[in-house]
Amino acid sequence: MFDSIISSIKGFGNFTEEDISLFTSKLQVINLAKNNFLLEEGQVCQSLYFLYEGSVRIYMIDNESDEHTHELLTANDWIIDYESFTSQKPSGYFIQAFHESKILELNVYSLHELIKASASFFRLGKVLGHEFPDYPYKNSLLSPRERYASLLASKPMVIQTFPMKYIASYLGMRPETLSRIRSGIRI
Amino acid sequence: MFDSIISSIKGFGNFTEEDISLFTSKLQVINLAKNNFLLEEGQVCQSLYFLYEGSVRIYMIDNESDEHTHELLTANDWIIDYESFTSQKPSGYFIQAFHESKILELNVYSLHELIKASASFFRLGKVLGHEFPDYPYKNSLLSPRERYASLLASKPMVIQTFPMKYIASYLGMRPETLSRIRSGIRI
DNA sequence: CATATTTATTGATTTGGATCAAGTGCTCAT
DNA sequence: ATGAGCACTTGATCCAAATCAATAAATATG
Repeated sequence: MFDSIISSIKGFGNFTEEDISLFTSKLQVINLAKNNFLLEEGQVCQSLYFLYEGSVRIYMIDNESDEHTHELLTANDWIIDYESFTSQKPSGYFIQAFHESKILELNVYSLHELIKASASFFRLGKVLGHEFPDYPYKNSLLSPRERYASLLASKPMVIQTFPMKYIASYLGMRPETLSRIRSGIRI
Repeated sequence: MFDSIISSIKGFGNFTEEDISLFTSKLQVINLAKNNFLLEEGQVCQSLYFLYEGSVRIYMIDNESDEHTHELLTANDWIIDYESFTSQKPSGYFIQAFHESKILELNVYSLHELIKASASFFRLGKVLGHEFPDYPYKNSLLSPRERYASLLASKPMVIQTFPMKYIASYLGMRPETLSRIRSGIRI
């Protein structure tokens, strides 16, 4: 159950066996049914989450009621609204299960306790912040075609897991454009 | 001399008179001549800076040797490569004086001493990170016209201080496009 | 199972901004 | 002061992606 989250945190620093068992003792298990929300707009993100199994989408809704997909997450990804979590201000995002998902939760109080108990946990929240640069694909200086190629190379699971309309939104293009890119139409 | 930086940090938390004088005792004064660099690509950002007087540009150079302006800073702005500062890894940016500038410097060691001395300083580095979202205008979902309007509304000094070619680069558009937007050409 | 709705594909057209190009006016260095 | 290069503007053209439109395929719902 905890194997995958343990290997994930080991990437963030050196942890003793005691650190690890303290860590796992703080975790809560969440079963999130398809389409249910882990966080809704206006709520404060109080926890770090680890997606053990399933798939999760983070999106916002703009003034014209259009959805913009911010993150598409699959097994072994961390889930957080880093901005809301660190500032403890209301989130602008919805975090929703796309498939039925099993999620491990570490709340902010537990994280503080871990940090008090072992300096190794200090970098955890910080490192996770760096794992989530805003709009990694959308913002970039890359063309739509290059953004898709980059996603395909770095996160093939995302493409296998989510519908094309969400992937298009995540990549900052229209579904028609993504469809044409995938069909290999010449420039 | 220190008035403006003192009012700036007061916005980040409650500081006692002792906090403030300890803080100012740690500051170094830098006079940076026009076109000189505060930081060059490959160097690690070791300090927080406060632009007391003058103007500073942060930019990167891409693989095609094209410059991309990342930040345009005027009096009373903080200056930092947050990513390099927190990770202590080499910066990808150049930080250069556009006009002759007076800058106050607080290095990372002094910041750590301040944090040890008073918990109020703990949020300083963190808050500054939030002051610098990556590419606030470039990334956005806004059109070039809207990005310019947004800059004009929120940072008119930037438009008065820097040449249009840098503003265009900062806003992620070509100088010709910015010129046309400013001339009020209909869509 | 049947039908309604959503998702994906494909085609035609439009369009915003880039690119290419030329001319004007500054600035800075000699 | 003078000339060489920048910076900015303006015009013409091009192009990638958006938009509009229609259909097919997949999925959900009664």
